[in-house]
Amino acid sequence: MLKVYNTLTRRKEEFKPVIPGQVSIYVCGITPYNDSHIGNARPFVTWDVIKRYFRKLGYKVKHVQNFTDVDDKIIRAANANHMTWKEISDKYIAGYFTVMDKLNIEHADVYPRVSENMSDIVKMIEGLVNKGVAYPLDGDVYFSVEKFAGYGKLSGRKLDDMQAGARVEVDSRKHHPMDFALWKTAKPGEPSWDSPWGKGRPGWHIECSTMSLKYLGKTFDFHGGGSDLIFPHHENEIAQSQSYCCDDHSFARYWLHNGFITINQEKMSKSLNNFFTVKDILKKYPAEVLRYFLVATHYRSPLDFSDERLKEAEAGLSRLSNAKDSILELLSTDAADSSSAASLVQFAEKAKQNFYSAMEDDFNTALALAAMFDLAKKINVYYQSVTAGTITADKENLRKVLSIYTDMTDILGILQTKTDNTGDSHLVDALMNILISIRQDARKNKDWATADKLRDELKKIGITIEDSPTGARWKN
RNA sequence: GGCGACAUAGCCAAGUGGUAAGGCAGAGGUCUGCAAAACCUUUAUUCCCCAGUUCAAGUCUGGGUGUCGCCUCCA
Repeated sequence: MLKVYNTLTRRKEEFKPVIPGQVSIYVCGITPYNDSHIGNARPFVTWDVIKRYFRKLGYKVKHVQNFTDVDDKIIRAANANHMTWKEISDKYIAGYFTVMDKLNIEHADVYPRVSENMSDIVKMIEGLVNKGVAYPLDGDVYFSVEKFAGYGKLSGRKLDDMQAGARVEVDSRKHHPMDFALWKTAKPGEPSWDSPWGKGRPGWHIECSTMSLKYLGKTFDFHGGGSDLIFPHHENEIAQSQSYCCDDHSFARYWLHNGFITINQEKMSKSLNNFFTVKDILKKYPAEVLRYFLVATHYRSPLDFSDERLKEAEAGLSRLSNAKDSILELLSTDAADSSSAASLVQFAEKAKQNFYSAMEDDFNTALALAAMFDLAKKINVYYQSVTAGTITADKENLRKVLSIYTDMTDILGILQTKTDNTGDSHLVDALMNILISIRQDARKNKDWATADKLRDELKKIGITIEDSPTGARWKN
């Protein structure tokens, strides 16, 4: 039974899809005005794992993720750089895909943009005005929070409590201080679109309501994003969407929110200027290490980022990678089948069960990884026995183990391919084989100077040689 | 001020009321020409503190302390 933690109920609940066999997901995407930082990457890696897992379970997944490409911050960035809002958003959307592709994040089915859904947004605002839950005001349109009885149900607040603590300057024209803008009238020099209230642009929250309803329908399974979106963004989305066309029980059924990435225990954010961009981190670490780092902690927990933690991630990932390489190495030998790996297959199946039941519990990737490490250990022991000559490699069963192993790594999206930043891997393999063979000859002749020189020089360009009783292998 | 989350070894981190997963780092050993990798052994009588419920609590309840987040743009 798959259980997910629903922010709306603050409990883990059994997942029941709206349509059997299908999963519909709306993830709040980015506002493209800046390079994505690692905090931005977290929800996307999280949802990528969730999607991969659902597909393994046999679900058909539909994933919609927006780009909020009309926004104050974009306009500001455009003015500062003498570019148009369109140039800014296109640039950073392209940048988003560049880094997220490196992180091995599969694409959503639809990436709707605010600028391309303007007429639907205007239509929805009109609908809200017609229903009397929103009101125009000098070219702006506001949503009236008092008209929505459930306001505050997602974030667990009451309107009265919020009033008491409000520090924001309140626009006294609004009917209620918490009323929020659906439409903002255009200021000179700003991009604007036609509407019944004059030229203007949408407020922050309406786009996600419009686009999720448009592409996923009135009721869909998951709505996700960072936990800072719970209030006001998702709270307001619920208010708008349920007022517009749905009843209390429709719109998104399960609200999932990931925890923050912190720096020195403090939230990483663009406004605090303590962020690391994905681009910069990828200059120092392979994308897979970053992905592993993100997946090694449960998605709802806060996650502190540091160089030290990335180094740990690198070491952990390489342990998993070594185990896989060991199987591949054994599979490439001429050893005869011997059924020596039969019990290893059994253990692998058990590990897979543990892995899946961990995922079943609110996508507990940290626990799922433990199952992988357990299996990696057994694989290493087996490999040890083969290289020691105690047993011969059992290729048929090893193929089964490999397939189970990669089934798990595929869900996490790690160890996808043998790291290959070098371009022509066949050529590199061939060259490495020659170098290793020269070195093996040198070792046979006890010519340690030559053997060590080869190893040291290769180390300098990032290639590690590992000797074993059966030969040597290399990795970069 | 209001609301919420969290507190588990040197570090990171799981944990469904039944006797503390896993990773990193450390120590000792096996292997090795030396390394690296790998393997084995080892590292929390105890889960922030104090009460309570229970045959049984890291897990539940109450109180306290500390940290973080949201209430303002934010993944």
